[in-house]
Amino acid sequence: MAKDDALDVAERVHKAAIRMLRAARVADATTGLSAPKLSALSVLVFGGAMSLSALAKAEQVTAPTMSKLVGDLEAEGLVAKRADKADKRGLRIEVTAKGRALMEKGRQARLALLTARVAKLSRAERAQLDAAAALMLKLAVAA
Amino acid sequence: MAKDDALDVAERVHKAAIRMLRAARVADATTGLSAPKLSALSVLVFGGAMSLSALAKAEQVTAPTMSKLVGDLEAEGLVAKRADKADKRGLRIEVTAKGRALMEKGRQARLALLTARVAKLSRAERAQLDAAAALMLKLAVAA
DNA sequence: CCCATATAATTAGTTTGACTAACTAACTAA
DNA sequence: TTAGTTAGTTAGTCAAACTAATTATATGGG
Repeated sequence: MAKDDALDVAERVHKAAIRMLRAARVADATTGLSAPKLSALSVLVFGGAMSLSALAKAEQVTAPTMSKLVGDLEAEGLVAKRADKADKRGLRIEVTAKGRALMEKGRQARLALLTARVAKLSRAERAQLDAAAALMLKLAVAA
Repeated sequence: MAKDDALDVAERVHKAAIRMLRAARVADATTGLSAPKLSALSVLVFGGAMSLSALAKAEQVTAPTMSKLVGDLEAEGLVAKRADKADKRGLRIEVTAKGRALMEKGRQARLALLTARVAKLSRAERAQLDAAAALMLKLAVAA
């Protein structure tokens, strides 16, 4: 068993997460949507309607990039823009039913791939993974 | 505690890994390199010298895309192309010392961010994360 | 009150990274 | 030897990232 100090654990978790997600990514093709569009939709589905700037920040891109991306998604009928009642400069970007369904389809494809592999693990291993998921969520949040 | 069947575990691990890596990604800016370039360098550092087609496959892009990317990296002095002795059509793409150093710098920045957070966990939690890392690597490989 | 400054989103223009199609060179096997 | 395959590059296009600048609205201090 390798060392268990913070740096070593960080390294191994980092690498393993990258590899796992890279493997899962191949399923995204089933939606016909690009990765940035799929990711933005996902943020909207799980985070709820939000302003353009909030969405841009969540996706770590600039406002103009997100403005264009949201414009494209709107043209495809996957999101809708609503005026912010409290601030006339602002928008509320929300997912449409169609957008939600498409995002869900991609998500299912990814998860089907992972689930098939998780299913081959023992019950104890699944519990271990599950516990680690909660820890990774903690790592995702700044102290 | 939530259910522990394969689908639920896959969902939670999937989401947690995405969140964690997204948080770590902000450190990449320290290198001045784009994400695709950094990722390709990383593959070369850890996987060793390889052909263009092997690198393209590892990065899930087409050969022309990788050809251009490697050309740019070469122009920046981060990788070197060597002729494959056994097959005159082929290349061996290897990282230069400069490329290795730059990639290592970005990696350190990411890991410093994660390590600081991992260090706040208990010894038992770190062990749990570490065990899960091994499992995630297994999930990354097709059955 | 109103002006200065800040914030939300967009537009314009550029660069990077993705693709397909088409090409050359070299290897392989009938 | 020649037909087919594989490795890599070139050309051309499109999507997605950036910065700079614009418009509209908010907001705080004199």
